[in-house]
Amino acid sequence: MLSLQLIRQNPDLVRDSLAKRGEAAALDEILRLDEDRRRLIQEVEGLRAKRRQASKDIGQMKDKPEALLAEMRDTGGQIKSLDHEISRNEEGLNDLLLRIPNLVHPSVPVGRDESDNVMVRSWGEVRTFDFEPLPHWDIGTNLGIIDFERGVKISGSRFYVLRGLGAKLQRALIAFMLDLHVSEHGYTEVYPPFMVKRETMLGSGNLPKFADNLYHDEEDDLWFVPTAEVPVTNLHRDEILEPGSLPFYYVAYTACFRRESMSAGKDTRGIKRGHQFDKVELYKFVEPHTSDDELEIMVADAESVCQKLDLPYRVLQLCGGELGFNATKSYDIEMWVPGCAEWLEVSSCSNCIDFQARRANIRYRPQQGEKPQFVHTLNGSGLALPRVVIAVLENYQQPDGSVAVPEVLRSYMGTDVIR
RNA sequence: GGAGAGGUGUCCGAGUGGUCUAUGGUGCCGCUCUCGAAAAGCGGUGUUGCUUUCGGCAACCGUGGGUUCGAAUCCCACCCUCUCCGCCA
Repeated sequence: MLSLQLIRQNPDLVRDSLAKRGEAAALDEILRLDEDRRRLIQEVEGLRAKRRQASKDIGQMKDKPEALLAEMRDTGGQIKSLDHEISRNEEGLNDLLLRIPNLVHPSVPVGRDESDNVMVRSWGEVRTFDFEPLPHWDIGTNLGIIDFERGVKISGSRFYVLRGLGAKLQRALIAFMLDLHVSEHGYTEVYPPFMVKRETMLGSGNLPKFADNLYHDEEDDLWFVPTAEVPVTNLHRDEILEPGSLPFYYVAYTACFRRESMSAGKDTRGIKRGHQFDKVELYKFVEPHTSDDELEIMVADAESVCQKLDLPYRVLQLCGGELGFNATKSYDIEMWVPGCAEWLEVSSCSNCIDFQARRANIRYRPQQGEKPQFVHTLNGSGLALPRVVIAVLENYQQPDGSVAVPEVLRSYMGTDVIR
């Protein structure tokens, strides 16, 4: 959420920023509602002050004059109707505010789609094979470690079953990534709920705008998380963090659930895009002046997973048109997958500045006795499964159809080859 | 799911219709005393909105309604926590 004060004081800055995303928002409507709101508040507060004084006086009197009581009855009615008007106004205002995306960071390249993203760097050599590398669906089916048909039988399209060393490979990757981020990068592991309340989805920015991508339990109004970013953002919702306590680094494994209704018909083959997938997520709560640097460090933390697995990748900076709703600036990490012959997104790291903090009311006190300020939040995949499973299978495949296990996973897998 | 108890500021805890402008303690900050510290004493110490004469005004006692001239206090609904019972991994 953007600061209403910022919109009021500098609407052109907000308009320009929205233009960089190719979006328009109802700024004029917001400004009008804000003006009405402030007028109504002044009016009702004047009446309240009057009533307060009168009530105090009445309390002292022996004989309560009926005329005064009647007048105050009337004032009470006015207050009530103004209160209703104000809450209607604020509801409308809030709803508009909650649908405006974050400001765009000045360093973000101009552009409309993925062709305008900018490659920042790349790492590792793209592997060459003296045989035709297979896509992961063939490798997985041949080895009996991915079962598409039974996934569909159980749950429908875009579901699959991992089996044997396939299931174990995914589990090994999760354990490896969690251990790496905890022991080498200073993150604290958390295991959050996978189903959350409506307010939690509002705080992280997924509601109200993106309801159509979420699974929802009607009976208890619980929502399935599309990413660990959702519960982890809300760890510190409505808190004022003590001076000196920031930064907080969290790493969380969760399953993620997405309808993917926007991508119908896209990536239907294989396990690249399912309705349920696993992810290890990095998340930071930091002081505002550090968030630019913290983003670079987070990307490096995610990259180190790729490096330790010895999987070639490239880092892209997203252009304005590709930025997510919450993000002011984002980097994507893409791994080369030779079977599918494409760059596959395995991570997206974003600085959300105070956008989520304002929605979720997460503040910190810079110094003892100072006013609380909104923190900055950052999130990034570290990394997303099963896409890393795809990358391992396709990059480590061998001519006989087996798959070598990357060095760092061998102790987790208890084997050096999947056959 | 059933029964009971409870939710007040950093924390503990008082307050059952009107000087509540929320008692008291604790923590924290400052000052006095001291070579310094402790102790003691004194003063200060929440969040938000509106206004900007910088001084005010208003809201906030789990949440939302209601009653009343006036609600932390009375009424209704809901949420959460604790204890016991039932069920269960």
